[in-house]
Amino acid sequence: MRISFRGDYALKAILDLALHYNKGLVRIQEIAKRQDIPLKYLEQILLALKGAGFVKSQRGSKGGYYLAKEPGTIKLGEIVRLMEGPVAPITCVSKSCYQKCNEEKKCVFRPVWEKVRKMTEGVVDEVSFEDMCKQYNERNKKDLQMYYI
Amino acid sequence: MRISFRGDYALKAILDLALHYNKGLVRIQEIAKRQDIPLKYLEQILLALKGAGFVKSQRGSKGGYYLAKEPGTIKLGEIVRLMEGPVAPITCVSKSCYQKCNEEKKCVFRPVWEKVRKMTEGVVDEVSFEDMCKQYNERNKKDLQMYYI
DNA sequence: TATAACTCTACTATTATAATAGAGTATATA
DNA sequence: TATATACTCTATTATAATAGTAGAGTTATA
Repeated sequence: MRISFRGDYALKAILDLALHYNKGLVRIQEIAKRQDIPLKYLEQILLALKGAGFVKSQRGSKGGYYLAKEPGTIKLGEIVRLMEGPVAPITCVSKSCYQKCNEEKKCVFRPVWEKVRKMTEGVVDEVSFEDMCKQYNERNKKDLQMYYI
Repeated sequence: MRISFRGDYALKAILDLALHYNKGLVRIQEIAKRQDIPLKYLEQILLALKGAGFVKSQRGSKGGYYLAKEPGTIKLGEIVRLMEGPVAPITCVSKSCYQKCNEEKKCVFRPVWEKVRKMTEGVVDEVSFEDMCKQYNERNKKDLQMYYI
């Protein structure tokens, strides 16, 4: 698994929307500014996220984006798979994007990649955006405390 | 971590040489044929592996390649890093290829990538080519048994 | 000295990434 | 109803990585 800008931006955008969950619409501009993402690139990313059902939008004046599901129900792995492709290090051990290899039974590396895939999945499919929001809020709380001491 | 053809070929080439460890020189052609790798591409890969000290070679007639170290001392991770770059899913948590991110302290995803990196390292830096050879021989033994029953 | 085999550099085709650009569409509100 | 605002959609581009291919050069052995 490798996280490129595309995936990184998508995760940040979802996080931003998760932090505003049930607090109304968020404009692309705001997300772009807060998360430091090129506006026009973010547009495309949000359209992809919308197509996959993670976010919804309202057009026109006073429009914007909002999260389509509860933050607790969206796992990092889902966004990673959508934006970056399979979590597996090589397609011969991928569940979502499996490609057969003729030497599958003989290949001694396969069990190693399988292990890596399972461990990676164990991480990214467990962590939700609710967890990320909690983390975020906890850090901000700490920052605030430090600031007021 | 993502394994491309380059890395996959390199791992197979090292395995091939590990299986011939202390059994003389192996010609590029042989490796290419046995492991099904394009000859001229394999040449370049072997030169890279040679440059990094994993293999040695002898030129001229009767020449060939051989493993420079004991198979038990070469871990998969070393080859992966040489051919594919950092094992980390994103450079901000990479040890070998660290790139600073301005939002490092704030970033809530960082601990997740850190976890993935550590787990991946835990796998690829533990497994050696001696392990792979044992695996290989065990499978071949089984195949032979099945064949003779 | 001929041959076999490694060495080195250059070139190419294809694809992915990371954008940028601009015209089009929908909606709230004055 | 007009207008401003904000999402939508398609096209284009620059750069880099990947996966090779090609061929001339060098070295060791018989």
